[in-house]
Amino acid sequence: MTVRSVTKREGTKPDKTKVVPKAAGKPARGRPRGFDRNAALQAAMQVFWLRGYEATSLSDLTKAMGINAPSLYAAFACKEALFEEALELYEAAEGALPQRLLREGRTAKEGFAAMLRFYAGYYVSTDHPPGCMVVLSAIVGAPENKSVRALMTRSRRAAMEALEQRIRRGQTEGDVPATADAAVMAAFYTTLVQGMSIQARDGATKKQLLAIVETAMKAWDGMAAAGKP
Amino acid sequence: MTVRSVTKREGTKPDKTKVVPKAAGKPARGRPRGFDRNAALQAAMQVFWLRGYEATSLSDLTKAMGINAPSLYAAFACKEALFEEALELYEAAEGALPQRLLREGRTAKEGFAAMLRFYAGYYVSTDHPPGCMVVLSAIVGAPENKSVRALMTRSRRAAMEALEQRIRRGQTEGDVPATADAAVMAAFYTTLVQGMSIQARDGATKKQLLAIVETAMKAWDGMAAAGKP
DNA sequence: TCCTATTTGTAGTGATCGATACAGAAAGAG
DNA sequence: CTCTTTCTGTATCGATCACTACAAATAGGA
Repeated sequence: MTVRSVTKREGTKPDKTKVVPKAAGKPARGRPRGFDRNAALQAAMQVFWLRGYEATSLSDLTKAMGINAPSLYAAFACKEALFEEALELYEAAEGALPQRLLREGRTAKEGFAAMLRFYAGYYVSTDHPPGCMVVLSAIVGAPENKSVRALMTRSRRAAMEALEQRIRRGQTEGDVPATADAAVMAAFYTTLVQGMSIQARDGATKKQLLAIVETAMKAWDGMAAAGKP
Repeated sequence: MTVRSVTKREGTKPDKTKVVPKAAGKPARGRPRGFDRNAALQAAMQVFWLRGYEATSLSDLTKAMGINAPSLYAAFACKEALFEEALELYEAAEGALPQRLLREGRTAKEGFAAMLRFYAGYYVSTDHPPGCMVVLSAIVGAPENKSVRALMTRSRRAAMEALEQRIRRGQTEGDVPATADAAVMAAFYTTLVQGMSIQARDGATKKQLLAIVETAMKAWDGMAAAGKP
């Protein structure tokens, strides 16, 4: 029984939540795939980044990826699973550098400054859509896509958690006062960075974003010294 | 010639960009409207606020407004014009109090603090969707709705401009140093407030948002003293 | 009363949505 | 070679999209 009486748009998704990863060594069995899966995923990521999840249609995706719908579904299961993979690619590829800057700063403060200054340029770069995909591509939307928004919320929370951990590291290493409230500091800078994505979409320049960043960094010492309530 | 060969979804909008406002005194000519236009607009605003422009369908709207599609089109011309009116209602109704707090603060700093503290509670209030409609409801989307996003960008820019003007007023009134960079300060607090809408959607509490606000306000004096480059 | 003007609910319009059925093509396994 | 497996393009699927044609309903003006 494969009858589907429910609607397609609000109903159950295809039962494959993820496509089986290829065992890279073996050349597989049937007809080989006629396109580069990674390149197609990269193209999909760019479209999702630019338009957001819901406003990106399957025909937008197939056009950008250079394939037809059946190939997309064979390789990525469904639109939501494709978005999920695109998000993972984004985090791995686009998140690597800012994460490294944060980690490798001599102090927590220097790590934050380097990361924030990077974002100021990165968010307005013309090499890709403005702002951060994680912040912009699924903030609001239809109830049936709640799971996609929850995915993004989790990603944003993880990013904030990473900031908090960097501050805590600074506390153990002695460059941040032990009395500083790491959670509040992380929330403050996270909120600012997320706002910078909106600013980037509104046409802010690198110079303007940098001025915001420098302003926020000037608040560091006072914040760090303030301590918990 | 009224032929429409182009598609409906990407093509020309109905030619009425705005519906003629009723002369309130005269009881009009034909059959009277059977619903409260203001109440319907209020309901539409809530749905747009919650889901965003594109993810809100006409059937979502008619259901929330308690009317049928032809009544909606007779009263509001089209989806985009309805959104435009909903935005105006939002700015007038929801923006009045924070604007007043900003304006009536004894100093610019006090005005900012009162406004930001208000937002901390307002953005997580359960009386309405979390966060700010202007920030959230049309950030990304399809190319054919570019004009809607431009509308929101204009509104956000106007809000930032209002912050900048309040700082300049503080400079003329003497409570903000003349050397302070009003544009950068306005951009900084605007960016933070916009980020707070994301935080509110991610489930932040009033307490957490307040901590972010107090952190940002602690940076005021240093910022105001810093001056332009 | 009849005419005109406007709103109402019903029932659609063509287009696009996400997702698939199907048959032919292209590979390895036997 | 044949059999099996997988991918390919074509051509859809039913549902929903924003929007509207149409006639009944309801008001004022004559």
